[in-house]
Amino acid sequence: MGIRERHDREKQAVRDGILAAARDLFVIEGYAQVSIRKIAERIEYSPAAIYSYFPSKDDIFFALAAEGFTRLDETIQAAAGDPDPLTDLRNSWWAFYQFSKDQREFFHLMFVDRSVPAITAQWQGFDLLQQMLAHVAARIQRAIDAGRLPADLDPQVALHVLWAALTGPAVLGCTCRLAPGEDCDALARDVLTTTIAGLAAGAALTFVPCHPQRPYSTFASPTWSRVP
Amino acid sequence: MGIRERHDREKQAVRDGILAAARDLFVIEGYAQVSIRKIAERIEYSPAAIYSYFPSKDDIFFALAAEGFTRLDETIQAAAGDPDPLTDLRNSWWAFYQFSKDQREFFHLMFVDRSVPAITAQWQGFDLLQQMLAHVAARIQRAIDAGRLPADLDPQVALHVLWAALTGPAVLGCTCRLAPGEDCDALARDVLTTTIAGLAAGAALTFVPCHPQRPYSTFASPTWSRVP
DNA sequence: TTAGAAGGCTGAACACTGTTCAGAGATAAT
DNA sequence: ATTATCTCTGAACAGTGTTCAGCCTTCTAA
Repeated sequence: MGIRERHDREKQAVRDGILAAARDLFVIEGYAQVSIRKIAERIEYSPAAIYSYFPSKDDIFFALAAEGFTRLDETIQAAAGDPDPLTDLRNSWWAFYQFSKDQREFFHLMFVDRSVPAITAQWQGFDLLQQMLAHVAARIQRAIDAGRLPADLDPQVALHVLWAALTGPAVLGCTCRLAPGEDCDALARDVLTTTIAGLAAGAALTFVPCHPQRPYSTFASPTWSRVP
Repeated sequence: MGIRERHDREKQAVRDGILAAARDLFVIEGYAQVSIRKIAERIEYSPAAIYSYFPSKDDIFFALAAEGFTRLDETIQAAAGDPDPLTDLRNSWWAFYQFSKDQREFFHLMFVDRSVPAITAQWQGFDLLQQMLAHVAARIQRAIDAGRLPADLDPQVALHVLWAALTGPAVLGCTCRLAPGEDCDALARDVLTTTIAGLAAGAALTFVPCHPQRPYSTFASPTWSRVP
């Protein structure tokens, strides 16, 4: 009868407990402060017990990263929806930046950290990431269709440019690379403004993203030193 | 007699040896692979000996970060000099991005890493960083004077926007957040193109940088959700 | 009801990490 | 020759991630 089910439920509960403990330490004290022994102490198990739930410490962080994408998706979903396509775009990316502030450790783990090999290795495999990117690409397409962005702008290219550009101030903020008084929000806002204005200006772009469907290819070497 | 001098020289040589060993491990195997014991083994000293040259491991990385700024400065100096002010600007920031590729570990330590508190704490204190920023600001001013960028553009604001925007693709590249085939160079190029085009378009910017001389202040809350 | 199988959990250990400190050994000054 | 100075070492401490033999509870089968 339901014995197996109860067992599974109990196992799942312990597993969730491990993740919850890790998340608490992680969010409050930061990545570096999360240790197997501290997690074990919180859930009142021995350190070794954790290894029958996760193959390694990295896998715990991998699970947290996956959760991070859910959180980011919710944040962006909540911010999106403005009828004006460009405002909608701004709000979406502003939400992305806000996420880097409000969920600094998650952001760092998802977009910056190099110390969890599995995350970088399987990064493209996070379903929610791909979904989010697809959603934003669709929003960009809407802005193009509405004539607010150039007709010859590839949504995937614009997506990557916006993503990369906004990642900059987010990283500078969460790694404390601005002067004490400098307003990171204002900087992020200006980067967003400038990038959208630049995209609207319609400069020739050379990036060729990996579309899910069509294979990858690059253009020839650039001639970027000649300024338009 | 030069005994004291010889001693000082010998001490300096060992100190340099420590830095050299650390740099080798650091550049080749990455930050995470640098340990006091590995450094000690390379210089054929006991691990404890290192602590009479550097107060802690962090201070070794701090010294390496300072060296990184020298390297970056040389890289940018070598790239700068084009008579056309905008091309000069492009070349400078392209060199910044190239540095993030060619000296990945240095770039990461200088602009991304959070695990060396001293670096983030005293980051603004790196003289070469401030010099470099001042140089680039001067180049931006030249572009403004030449009428290639809006007259009402604050060079310090443009500087920060360019810096932040370019940091994005650099980070995505050096933390492996692009799809395997995607061309990070092309993305960085596009971000650079888009940002300069955006600055040239003359959108209103709100960032107020910490000028070395005048005190810091911020503007009131933004109204960025209204798109220009 | 009892013997056996299965699984979860622990304690101890291993190999690492940064760091400290008493003391050995060499060198320099008196 | 003796003392003082200084550098360097070996050993240790407290921490890390991880592994494994074995215990102990729980469930299954006879």
